[in-house]
Amino acid sequence: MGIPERKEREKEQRRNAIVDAAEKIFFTKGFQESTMDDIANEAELSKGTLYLYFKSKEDLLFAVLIRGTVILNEILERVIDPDITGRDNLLIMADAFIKFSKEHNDHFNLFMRFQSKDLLALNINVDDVFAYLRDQSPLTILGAVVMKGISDGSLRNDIAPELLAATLWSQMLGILMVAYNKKDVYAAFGIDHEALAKVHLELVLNGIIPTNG
Amino acid sequence: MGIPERKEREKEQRRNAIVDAAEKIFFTKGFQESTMDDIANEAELSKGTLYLYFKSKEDLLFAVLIRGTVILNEILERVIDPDITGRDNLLIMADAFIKFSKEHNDHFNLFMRFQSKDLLALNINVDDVFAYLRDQSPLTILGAVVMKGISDGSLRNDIAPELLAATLWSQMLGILMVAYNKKDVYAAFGIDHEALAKVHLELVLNGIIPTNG
Amino acid sequence: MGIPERKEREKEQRRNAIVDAAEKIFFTKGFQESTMDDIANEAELSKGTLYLYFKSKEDLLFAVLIRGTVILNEILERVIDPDITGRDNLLIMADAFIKFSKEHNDHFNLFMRFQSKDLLALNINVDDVFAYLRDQSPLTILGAVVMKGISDGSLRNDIAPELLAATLWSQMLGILMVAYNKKDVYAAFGIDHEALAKVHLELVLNGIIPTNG
Amino acid sequence: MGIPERKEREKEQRRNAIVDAAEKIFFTKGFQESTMDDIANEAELSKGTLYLYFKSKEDLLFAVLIRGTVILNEILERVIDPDITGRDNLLIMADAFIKFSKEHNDHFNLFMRFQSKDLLALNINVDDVFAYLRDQSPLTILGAVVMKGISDGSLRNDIAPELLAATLWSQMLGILMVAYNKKDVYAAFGIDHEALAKVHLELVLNGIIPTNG
DNA sequence: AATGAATGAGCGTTCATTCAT
DNA sequence: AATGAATGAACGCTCATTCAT
Repeated sequence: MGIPERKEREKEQRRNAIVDAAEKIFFTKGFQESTMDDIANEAELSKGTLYLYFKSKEDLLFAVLIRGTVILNEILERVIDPDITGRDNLLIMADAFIKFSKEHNDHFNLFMRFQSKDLLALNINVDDVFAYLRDQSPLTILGAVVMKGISDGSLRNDIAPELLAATLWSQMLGILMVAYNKKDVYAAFGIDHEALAKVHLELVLNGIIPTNG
Repeated sequence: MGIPERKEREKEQRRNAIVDAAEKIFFTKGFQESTMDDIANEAELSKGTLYLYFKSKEDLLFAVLIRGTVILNEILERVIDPDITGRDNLLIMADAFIKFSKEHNDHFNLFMRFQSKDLLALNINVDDVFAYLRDQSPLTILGAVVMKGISDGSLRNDIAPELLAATLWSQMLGILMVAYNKKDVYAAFGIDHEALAKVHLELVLNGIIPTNG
Repeated sequence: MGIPERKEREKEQRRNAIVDAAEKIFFTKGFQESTMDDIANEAELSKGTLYLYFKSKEDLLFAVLIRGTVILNEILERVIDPDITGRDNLLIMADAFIKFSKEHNDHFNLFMRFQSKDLLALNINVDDVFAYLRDQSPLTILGAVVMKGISDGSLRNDIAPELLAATLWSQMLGILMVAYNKKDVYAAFGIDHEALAKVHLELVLNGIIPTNG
Repeated sequence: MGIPERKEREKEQRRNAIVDAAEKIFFTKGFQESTMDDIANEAELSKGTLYLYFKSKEDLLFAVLIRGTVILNEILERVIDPDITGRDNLLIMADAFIKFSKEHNDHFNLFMRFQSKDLLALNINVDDVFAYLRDQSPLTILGAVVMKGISDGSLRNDIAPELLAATLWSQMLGILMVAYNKKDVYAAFGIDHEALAKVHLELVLNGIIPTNG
């Protein structure tokens, strides 16, 4: 006994090695331009072997996507701090997310562009996709912090917490996505993504209406 | 006399017919999956003729993109109202934009997904792309309204108007993009894009911090 | 009266202008790589007009070929000298031909490569081709000089003059063709086309067998 | 054991089968007019498989060219005879070459028309081309015989052997090439390639100048 | 005579996927 | 499990030629 375990472990390692290779190739050349040959070469395996571990090229992309999501979730969870208000924690999480968008820009972009409908259209196991959508969303993590913020009085309590979390998440995701996608347009107006994110947070904190006094 | 004009008009009509066909095919099958044969069939023209009017498949996509941008700009300009505050006008523009995102969802999606760097990588005349980026951005329209809002005291004046406009624009663009892209995820949480947009505007108006009394 | 003549002249001029353009394009880009658009542009005419003067792209090439042949024939005729022996005249014609192969290298190459069977396979009027083969061959000119050389005793008289002319002509044509075609191979052996031609003439003059005394 | 060898052998056979098919198609329709589909059909393989063995259509042509060169070299080497004079051996080689030009006329023609510059322009591995030009030239074989003829006194010794060999080779190559290329022209003069070659050799042996007595 | 818009057949190459070994 | 040979469908673009005006 122990042999099946070792086999299992080796299998997992090989799978990881393949995702490593795929990630490298996808991020270097782009998904469309990457070929299974590229990935097989990078992984130093035969092309056929890739198909022992993944049912399609898209499935490989999906594995890379999940990897990025895991990284992001870990980052967000790491900055959860029970000793501060929910609102302050949200701001810290926003910073962490911005950092993620810079330091793992390839994963961030992949994450951004992936429409859920794309996933379903792809040549992937549908159950896997739904499990992913359900369980892996950073929304879950965010929701808990929002709920705490409402409890501790640092956030408005007139908006349903799930909706509030979803809104904040979408805003942040969206503003960064736009900032990156339209980089050249904004550059023409002298604006970068950091400035956008900063103003965005300020607006969300204090609103757009002038305060008296 | 008049013959050259008629020729010119017919040429323009044909060009439009081709863009019609391309739009239909692209929006139905997606760009990658659309073939020039598909478009030629749809347009009831020979494939070669497409290349008399557009230099590449990408150039056709670009034509569709511009069409969508023109529609959006017209919509935004139509709701500019000198008799209300800048802030109120922005809210109306937001509604108009949300409506655009629903009624012209395909154009909206195309608009969203188009990274400016994609444009430059494509097989299109570079000058056309730059002209587009420079002149066609809805940001320009938005900027004017923001400026008015600052003047009339309906908007905060402690943020540079261009930056404020860009932030508002990105937020709206981003939140809708996320709402559509991640539709299925949000559906799992019982949230739709209208709710997101509404809460978003509320946050931007009044901020996330509880108000006393 | 006079008007039809002028028309005729203008037509001829236009035809020439087209051949000018075709020649330039063919010699610059090669036949296969040249397009009728290229030629029409160069000629500053519409593509359709080319087809008023030539029935096909190959027909245009044929016109260029004839032009080159005319040039060559003129050159050969110019060096015919009644005051020297036929043999000496042949040597002078050989020099003139070598010069032609250098100074009109494009025409020379075209001339070389054109297999008569190609001509017949092409999209050209068959009668034109046969007329060309019959009347335009430099062989005719050469034949006269050979005949004279036999008469004046400067050439062997034991070989039929037509056959002797054809042999000399083929040798010269062939050796230059090979010299140009296999230029790189010969370069590797340190040999150029001038040396080849010189040795060739020496062999033909005096034979390859050592002479005694 | 033995399995890798068998695999290797099968691979070689398949490669040969592809060249067989390509040869047949190229020689029937001509290179330009042949399509990879034609060849794949003829070989009863999928088009994709061709590209497993050859990187391009041109590469296939190159393989056919090499095949022809190998045939020719074998023929020439087979008639090398140490017991006769170099001059006599050259005459025998000339006959062998003429025979080759008839019996392997397609290979002969391919060989003729292939300009070395064409080879380099093509989509082929440059090193392969150079190796071919360097090692496969029949010139090498010819050179040895010429050298022997000079030694044994059957050939003139006042011309450098390499240059003499190259000249003889070019003459023969050229005269046959012209004979075939201009077949129809010569036919109009009642001359065929055998007669040309015969007179050619006579001239080269004894020169064109009348001998006294 | 001249135009130029329209045609449509044609093609080399790629590459995700399969499957016999 | 791993291989790698084989597949074959797919596709953007070209261009010689035609023909209505």
